[in-house]
Amino acid sequence: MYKQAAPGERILAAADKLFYEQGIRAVGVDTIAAEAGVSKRTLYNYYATKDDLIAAYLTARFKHIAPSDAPAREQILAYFDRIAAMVADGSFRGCPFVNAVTEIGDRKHAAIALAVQFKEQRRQWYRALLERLQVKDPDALATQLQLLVEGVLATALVRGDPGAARAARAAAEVLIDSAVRRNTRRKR
Amino acid sequence: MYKQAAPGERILAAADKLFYEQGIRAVGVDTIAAEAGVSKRTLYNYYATKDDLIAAYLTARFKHIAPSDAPAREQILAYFDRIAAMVADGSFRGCPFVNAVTEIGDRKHAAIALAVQFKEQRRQWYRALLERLQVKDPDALATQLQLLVEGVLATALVRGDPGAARAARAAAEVLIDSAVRRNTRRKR
DNA sequence: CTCGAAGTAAACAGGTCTGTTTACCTATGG
DNA sequence: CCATAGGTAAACAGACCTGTTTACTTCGAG
Repeated sequence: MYKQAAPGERILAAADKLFYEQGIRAVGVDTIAAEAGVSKRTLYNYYATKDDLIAAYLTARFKHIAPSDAPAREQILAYFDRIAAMVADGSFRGCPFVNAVTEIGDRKHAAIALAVQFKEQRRQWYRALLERLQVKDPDALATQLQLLVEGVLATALVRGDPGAARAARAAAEVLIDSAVRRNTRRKR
Repeated sequence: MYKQAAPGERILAAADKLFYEQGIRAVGVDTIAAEAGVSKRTLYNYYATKDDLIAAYLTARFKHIAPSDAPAREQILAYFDRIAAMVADGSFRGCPFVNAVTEIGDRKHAAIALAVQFKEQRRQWYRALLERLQVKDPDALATQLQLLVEGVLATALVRGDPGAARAARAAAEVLIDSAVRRNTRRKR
């Protein structure tokens, strides 16, 4: 009863690879079907339209960060290191969600809502960790940390250089420490 | 001798509008020619290929920031306000250079080099101002401020909300002040 | 053994894309 | 006055896009 991965999964894997590497608009469904080793008819059996496939691609990319008991500050800074590693290995092509928003004109496309949700979900991850650190305004700082991450992703896409991630990590340290100190030292 | 703007300029203006609003891949040359009120033949007389037109579009967007004698800190923070205003007026669609890199697969396309140059030029603008502020490491801080800006542009593209620009401005203040203090107070 | 589900390959329909070509139309300077 | 530069409109070539259809194959369950 050996069987390679189900067609649906192979199609999704092929779409993920090609959409991410080359862009959503740059890749046609024929190419995806060929990459998946599947006929176009089968592809359309699993995904009624290309838009459905795009939505499935982003939904599959919508991962939560594994919760951890490590110190909050460490977790946040380690996230910058993870991004640095992603950039360093060469196949980095920016944030798939941001790229999708760039490539898709229609604001009503399901992909846009997914992108907004994804970014908010990440922001809440920072916020929860920052609350444990007792910083002054966890919500505002969460937004700021995410701006740094977003900046790294865009900059790395353009420059292809992981140095930005290190700079962002340093900036994050300053922002966090500043918010911690401001809260513990004085009360104003 | 009245004459509306020269065809070349009208074509470029139409390309700028359509490329920025809808994306480079989403807009065809027919649409641009129609928007410019020009025949396709004329368009191809001025720009031999669509890629040439894309390069011209980005070259025209490659503006320097007007130099000013205002205090350096103020100039930097005011830049965040300018971005907030751009986002607020609704027609904001992200950074044209980053968008071009996202949409163009080929790393050898002239647009990629333009994008890299543009980002570096902006970074140098920060660096020059930060040198006047005598901060500890102007180059590193310039990178960090630019990460914040880049983050705002990406976030505003996804969320369509200018709140990110305010958060970035606040973060920039913390980073700058921290770097100034660290330099003037102690020497370590 | 046979039926049906699920797959393949390949052609097709109808659009759109970039870029070229054809034939015609002005306007202006010498 | 008229040649010519520079414009228009429209068709065309050839490629590629999404999505459909047709005809054929494979395979496992009852």
